[in-house]
Amino acid sequence: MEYAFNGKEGIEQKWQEKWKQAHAYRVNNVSDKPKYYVLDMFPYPSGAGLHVGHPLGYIASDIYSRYKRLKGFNVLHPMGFDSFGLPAEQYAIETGQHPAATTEKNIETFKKQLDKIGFCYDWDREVRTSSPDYYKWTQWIFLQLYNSYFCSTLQKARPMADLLQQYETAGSKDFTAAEWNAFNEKEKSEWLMKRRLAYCGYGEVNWCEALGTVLANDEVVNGVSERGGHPVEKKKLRQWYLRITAYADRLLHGLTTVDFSDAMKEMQSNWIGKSSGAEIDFAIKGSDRNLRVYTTRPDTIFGVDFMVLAPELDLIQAIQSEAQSKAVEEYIAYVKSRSERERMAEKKISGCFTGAFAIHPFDGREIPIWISEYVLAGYGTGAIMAVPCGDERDFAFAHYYGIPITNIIGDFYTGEAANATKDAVLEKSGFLTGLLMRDAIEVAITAIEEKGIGTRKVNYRMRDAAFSRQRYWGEPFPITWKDGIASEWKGDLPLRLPHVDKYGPGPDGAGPLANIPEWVAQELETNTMPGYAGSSWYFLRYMDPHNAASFCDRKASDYWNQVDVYIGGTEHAVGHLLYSRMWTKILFDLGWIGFDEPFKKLVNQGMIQGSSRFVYSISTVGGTPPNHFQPFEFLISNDIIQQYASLFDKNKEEAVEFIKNKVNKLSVSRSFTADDFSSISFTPHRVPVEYVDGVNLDMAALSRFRNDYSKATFVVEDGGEYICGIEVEKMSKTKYNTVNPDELCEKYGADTFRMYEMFLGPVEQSKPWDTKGIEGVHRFLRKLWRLFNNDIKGAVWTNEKATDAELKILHRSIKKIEEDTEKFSFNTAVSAFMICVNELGDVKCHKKEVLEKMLILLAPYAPHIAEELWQQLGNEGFVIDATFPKFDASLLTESSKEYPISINGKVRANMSLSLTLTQEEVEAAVTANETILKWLDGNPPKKIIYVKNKMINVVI
RNA sequence: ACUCGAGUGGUGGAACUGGUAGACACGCAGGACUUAAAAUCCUGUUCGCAGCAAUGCGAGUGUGGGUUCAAUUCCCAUCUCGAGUACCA
Repeated sequence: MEYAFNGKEGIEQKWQEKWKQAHAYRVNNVSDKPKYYVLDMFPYPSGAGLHVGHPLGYIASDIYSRYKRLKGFNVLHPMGFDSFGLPAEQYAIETGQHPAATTEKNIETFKKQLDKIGFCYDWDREVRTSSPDYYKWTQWIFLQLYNSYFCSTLQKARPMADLLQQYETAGSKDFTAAEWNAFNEKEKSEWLMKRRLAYCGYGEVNWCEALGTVLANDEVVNGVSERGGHPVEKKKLRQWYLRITAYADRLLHGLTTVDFSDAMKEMQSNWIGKSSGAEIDFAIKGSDRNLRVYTTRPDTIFGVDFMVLAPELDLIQAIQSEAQSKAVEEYIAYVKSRSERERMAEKKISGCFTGAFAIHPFDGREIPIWISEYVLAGYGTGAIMAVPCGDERDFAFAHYYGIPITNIIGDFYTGEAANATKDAVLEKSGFLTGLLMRDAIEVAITAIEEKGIGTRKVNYRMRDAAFSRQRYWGEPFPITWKDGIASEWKGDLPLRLPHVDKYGPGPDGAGPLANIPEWVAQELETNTMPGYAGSSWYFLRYMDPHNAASFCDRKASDYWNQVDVYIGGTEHAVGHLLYSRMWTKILFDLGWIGFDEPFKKLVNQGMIQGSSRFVYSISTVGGTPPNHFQPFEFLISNDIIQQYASLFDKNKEEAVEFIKNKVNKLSVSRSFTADDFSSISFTPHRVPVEYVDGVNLDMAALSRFRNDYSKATFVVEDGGEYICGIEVEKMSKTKYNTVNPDELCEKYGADTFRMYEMFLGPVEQSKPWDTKGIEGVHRFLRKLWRLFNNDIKGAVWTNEKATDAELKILHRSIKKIEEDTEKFSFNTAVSAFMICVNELGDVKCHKKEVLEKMLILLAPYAPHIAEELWQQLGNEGFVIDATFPKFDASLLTESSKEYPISINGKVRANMSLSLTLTQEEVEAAVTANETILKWLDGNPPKKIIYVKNKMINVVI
């Protein structure tokens, strides 16, 4: 019998169907086994389908889930779709198809592709964020946030009702109870809005004109939108926000309780950006207003040489001098004229003196007040005290405008550049003189507080998250507006997204829902929620996916508890992961769930990049050179002859020489002259990777691919081959570098594909895809198959008793594979399988006793072949319900071993010694050995180092 | 610019807590079987030098130093690549 993995008769399809029919992967919420929750980051179902990069993490999690199940756990391993979001709507606008329809279609494609790889998902638990049964609860959770506030004394969320009661009976720091009760509805609603965890307010938002919506900070990269790369500008708009800043400290602290990579923790804590320091008030000369600045270095207060305000501050108008008012006005106008992108692209020093002076609180110096765009209005107080000797930016500014610099750190400051050290002893610093800077910080804050001119202050870089989108394809807010007062929608959830035929924006920057008369008539909120709303809690819904009475029954969430392993890419480091951590904390605070960190352990799989292949067209007539491609300078051809030269690894000179030697030998429509070569150039063109074997182009196939290649002449290497250029870049259809998993599954089988993806290298590592090595893994599976079956003779496995040697091979593999799987080192585990099968093949071991255990080890990695052979051995039930074999250490012990003996690290001989020796016994044996003593020339050894089970080194 | 992470054969990558670097696989070369091909199997494969040969000698984990009997692993400096942040006071 042959290893027939594919096709209708193939074992892979056969078992996939049987598993499905038998509901082999159904998971029950009631079990006497310990639970284990393995989660993938669910995909956004894009129209492009899967490429080989997507399944990497899914394969890893599938292997781990199956492994845990074999180890006796009740494993939850679900899958679903993040099906609300911008791209579906953009696609709808472009093609006129309804996003509901395209999303549905895309999901079907995704599921079909995923099923081919043989994952053990419990599809009965599938969730889709765009389904009303699901977003009903997204809306419900939103209302929980809307109806809660963050209590700063308890550091947790509490119902708004508690706050209201407090206001009514005791008032607050802003008003008395009596004042509160006298407020009208609108005033009350505004005060309450200031505390809600999901609140509506005016603020500067990232507005993307091309997409017609606002974006959260993490959706903006380098001043352009993450999706589509459209420019983003700041705009003041009414928006919904999540008060994530209230949770900053807990999000930071929570990081110490979870098992995330250090890099991930650092990314999150950098994003939160906690800094502690002080806010200090400076009096302003001739004004009754104060200037409040924020600094993390109050120890440098005697080094202040000027103050800088963000140009947006209102205070400027109040303090500027008559003489400077025109200059100030012009500068502010200039700043306003600059877009966010320009500001980022060219960071040049600019600013303007206001004519006003602040008074130093300790030495009474007059300090000039400047404005400059390098100070951000949104952070701290929007004003800083500038200490040029200690801060680079302040130094550059002072240098540029010729402001005199005070040195308070002695030799640490050279006059050439600022020095941000904390290790200097302060000079010329009044009562701080003589103190070490890091100690002076506390002393300064105390003095400031005692003097009543400032307070200790903690700041965060993180802003509240913009939570509304002016788009159609998202969850509607269950909120109505009347006379500018927001209130909860009175109907039963879900508030369904109405069907529309057009997705154009509504009036005045409102979303498409504003175009629907029935919607507007009900005074419903016309914004929708952002893509991350549904994905912030989906891991909870999997636990209890069909519950119509609750987002997730407390019993279910208590049972499944935290996600034990969460697998996904790093791209969600500061978005999704922070939001879902926040939502979990709120649901925990309100008592709906019993844990406040959603993910116990996070594994970040690397990205699989595409490896694009290039051909180069030759042109001898000038044009405009695109400058993005190295190492040649390319000109666009307007020559009619299409010639493509093999230029891999050649530099420009070599390439020209190559063409010179080759081109005139070809029968082309005209020959080249020396003149042509002076202006020769090459233009790269991506060609589909499937037409290239390694770097070798299949020229015939490419000629059939597109019309312009059919007339092409290929300038080839001496051997007749065309060598393509290579560049590693993102895998994408438009770059012709995608590799489809379906085709690989068809050609080699899902098992080969799964193992090969793992064999490529550590899951965490990013790497370009290369199909070349897949044969090796495939060969391994066929070798394994032949241990059971012979192509001609049929079954060859026997019931004979295994020898010690055979058991040793098996148990060494059990140990290695168990260890590797446990620590997600799947690539080395695959190697261990290969070694094991090679060794069993070498000793011609066909014994059931050994092979059966092998199959269980293999089942997580290559479930189809394992299942087939498992049944061939006559087993009842699926291999996934087997028990992971127990490693028997006693089988691996040896009574004695040849040890290399070295002197000062240099190996001299081997010596046979018992394995159970202790350090002392080894020393005795070595010093008693005459040969060794001879080497030592009678000198006693200084030290004898015995590295367990490896070697013995004698140091002299 | 700052903060992390990584640099190992022709290639992907192994190497426990410092302990015989290059496992496993690809590729390549040679061979067996075959009329032939495919498939399969065997041998070799870090580099240099010497030898008919088994083998021996030397170098070798980006570069330059250091600690150690012993360094891919630890320390210092430096270069290159990747990721994140980007005026956060």
